[in-house]
Amino acid sequence: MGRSPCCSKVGLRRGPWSEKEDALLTDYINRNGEGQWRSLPKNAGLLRCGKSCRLRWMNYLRPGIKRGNIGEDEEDLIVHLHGLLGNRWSLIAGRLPGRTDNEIKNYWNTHIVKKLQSSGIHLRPHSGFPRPPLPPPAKEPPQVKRSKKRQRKSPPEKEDDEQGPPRTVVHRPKPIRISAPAPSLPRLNSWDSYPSVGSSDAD
DNA sequence: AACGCATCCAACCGCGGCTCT
DNA sequence: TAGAGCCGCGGTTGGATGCGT
Repeated sequence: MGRSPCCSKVGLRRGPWSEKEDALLTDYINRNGEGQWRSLPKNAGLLRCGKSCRLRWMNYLRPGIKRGNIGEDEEDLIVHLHGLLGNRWSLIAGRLPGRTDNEIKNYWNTHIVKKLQSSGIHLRPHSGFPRPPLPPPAKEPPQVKRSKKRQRKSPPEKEDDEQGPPRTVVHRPKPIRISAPAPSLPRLNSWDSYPSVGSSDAD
């Protein structure tokens, strides 16, 4: 079936996005809207594949994106939803306004898995979760307010002139973790969603 | 102060599903 | 109905940063 060979095309940039590329992509989408990812890079003047553009937009440039600072309430919600949906990160993300599937997936793999395991909760393989008929997603409309793009310590902006090696240096800022939970998210006993081996009332 | 290890996250890759012709 | 193409998703990887020795 239709595999998109776009990312394997030679001549396309890969690796970290520069400020200029972000600006091009944002400007283009603001003017023309999302979609047509395959033709978007060409129309926007980007030497990227459509997939890369889409990923960048969805995970970073899209208005309303929240970065880092996943609070306990959000974490509980993720755990709860994961218990219901399994590794349906996009569905989980759809119920967490401002969060992306990639971020949730990363957070799950780095933080929550450890926490669950240390609590004596054995995670089954993702496929082990039953897949219930998917409830209609909350359909968070993309907020219009522009989220400040993550500031890089040393933005790789000077690569405008395509001199770049395939994998350039990624400068990323330290994520700022705040403990203030999202105000509107109810506290859940999400850990109970998991079939516990010992005690499901971990915290 | 330097080195090595562990952690974390941005981005890539490949596949499946949906839509159009 | 079948084939082709695109989009979206989930898993994995690469590499920077932080921390401990």
